[in-house]
Amino acid sequence: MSWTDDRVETLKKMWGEGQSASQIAKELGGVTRNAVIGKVHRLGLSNRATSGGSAKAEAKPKAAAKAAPKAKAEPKTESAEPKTEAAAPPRSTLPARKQIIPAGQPLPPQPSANEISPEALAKVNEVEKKAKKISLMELTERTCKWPVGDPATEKFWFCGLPVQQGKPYCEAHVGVAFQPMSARRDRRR
DNA sequence: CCCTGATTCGC
DNA sequence: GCGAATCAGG
Repeated sequence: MSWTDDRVETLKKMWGEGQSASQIAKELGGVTRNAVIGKVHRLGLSNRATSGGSAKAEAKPKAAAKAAPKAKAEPKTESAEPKTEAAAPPRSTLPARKQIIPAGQPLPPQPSANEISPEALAKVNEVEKKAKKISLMELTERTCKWPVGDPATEKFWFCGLPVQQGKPYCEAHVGVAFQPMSARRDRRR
């Protein structure tokens, strides 16, 4: 893949929007985030809204001089994002009697938990199929802490999929936990 | 461990 | 110019 004018445009646009290099790379396809970052620098675009991960304008006096003699290739297998449409409201209800989620992360005031976008629910439903189904003890900072099932039962587990960085849940569950302000249409009451 | 961008340097 | 390897940090 080469940096066609078109691709560069997308790059500029996304970078400007604060998208991460990896996201941009994924979008463009055929390139790694390193490629994106490298291009960004060459283009002169550099710092921007330092969002998300990090941004160090720090100058590293010492860094390399070891251009790897390793002939290691990265199998960048492009994976499309399957948009699965399913429907079946999962009842991941956590009894109020006990607080099981180890709160280590901010649990924002969950709005109306009753009005969740069908899409989000569908996504969750889908995700729960491939969930790791881990136990409480297996929870780590990087595992989705979304509870599934009844804690009083043995059919209870935590999603366990990789969390969305900075969030307590995986992407799908973040979707239902943190409803976008935009999706809050009232349901006529 | 996941992620982020920054830098170097062989190609 | 390109980008993998590597670094540095959250």
